[in-house]
Amino acid sequence: MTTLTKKRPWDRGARERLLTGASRLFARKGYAAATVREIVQEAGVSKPVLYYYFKNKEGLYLDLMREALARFDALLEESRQHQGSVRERLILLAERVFGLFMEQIEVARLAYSIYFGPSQGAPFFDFDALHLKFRQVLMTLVEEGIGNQEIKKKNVLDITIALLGVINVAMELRLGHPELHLGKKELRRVLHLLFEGLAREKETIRGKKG
Amino acid sequence: MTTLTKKRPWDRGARERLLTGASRLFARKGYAAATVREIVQEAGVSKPVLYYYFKNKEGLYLDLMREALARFDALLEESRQHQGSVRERLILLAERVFGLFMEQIEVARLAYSIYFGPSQGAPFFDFDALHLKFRQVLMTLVEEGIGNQEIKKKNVLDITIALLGVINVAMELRLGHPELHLGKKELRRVLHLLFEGLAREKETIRGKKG
DNA sequence: GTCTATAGCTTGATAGAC
DNA sequence: GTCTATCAAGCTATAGAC
Repeated sequence: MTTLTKKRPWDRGARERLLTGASRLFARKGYAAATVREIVQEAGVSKPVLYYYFKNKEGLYLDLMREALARFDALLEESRQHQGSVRERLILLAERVFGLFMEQIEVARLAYSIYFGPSQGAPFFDFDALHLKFRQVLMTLVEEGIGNQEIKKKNVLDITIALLGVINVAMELRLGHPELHLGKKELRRVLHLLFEGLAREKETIRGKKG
Repeated sequence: MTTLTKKRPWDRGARERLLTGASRLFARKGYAAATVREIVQEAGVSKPVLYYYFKNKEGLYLDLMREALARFDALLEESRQHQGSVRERLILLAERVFGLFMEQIEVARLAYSIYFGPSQGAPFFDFDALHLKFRQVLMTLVEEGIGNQEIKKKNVLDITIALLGVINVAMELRLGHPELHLGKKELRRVLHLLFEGLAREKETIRGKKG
């Protein structure tokens, strides 16, 4: 019986260590530059163990991405049930996305660089579908806010893109500038700033300028 | 004379073709995954030609980055002499940066992915200094705008980050979504949106809403 | 300045023992 | 399931001819 319990198809020990070791190395050196040798060494296993749990280096990468981005997808689904004003829900969603990003920052860094940058020799992975879904969720909220009269009756896509920009910049600051952090609190503050606008409200009275 | 003119220390033909060929391949596959073989083939030269003009693969990469980012630096310097309101100068700067980005999108894609993502085995290049300088230029403009009363008296860094976010998202859309472009015109529109704010001004006078 | 040919590594992946 | 030992393929970089 003891040998049977060990026969789980998904051994948490070695497999899990390979995944975290790989994400650490992929995040530091990139997909192509991180060698199989380094990965197994980082995980504390030998090479054939990798080929036992995964088809090959590409399979390891794909499993890593699948499992990480499934959490992002779950977060988006879950967000549909949030309550409150549109502004509150937008900010909450942004915070959650940012929080998940921080939890898996290593996988996020790799995904980010492959999605926006070169493929690095990695096999195709459909990041776009999820990014699109995220944008769709944002856009639906914006549309609701316009119906609500919470949000100005402007181009929906422009508004969505502005929101996306603020969320993205919070993540990018983490990726590129360890010294200048935006925390959730600061992200919230910048989002409020976006809602309120940068300009002093003076021109509204001055008439036809804008 | 014909043979003498060819003896310039920097032959535009082969060297230039190597640079553009390399940037194309680096942008598509990444630094580590793009092999020297492919690069010389793309440039239509043989391997030793690369080692004649550059120290090695790393040297080619460094020269490529240096020459591209020098143009960005020149743009920032030049921007100090712009005239007009702060808002106009901010938008003009954003447009120019975006324009330069589009002109060199291949180098930009590689720089972007290495700066925010893994090193890909490439030698160190100080992207951070230039990014910081860009942020500094933005911040100085924001401070002037606050003094001007063009911009609200809020946290200067928050405002700078919001601006950076909108500029960045325009570039990211180009990198990740060939189908959903932001042109200069749309970027300008989103920046105005950021100045005006997303929220409806409930407390303003009804006369403006025509 | 540009070629052909190749040296000298490192890579991803596997065979076979246990 | 995990190891040691090993392989063929692909890599960067250079030597030497012209």
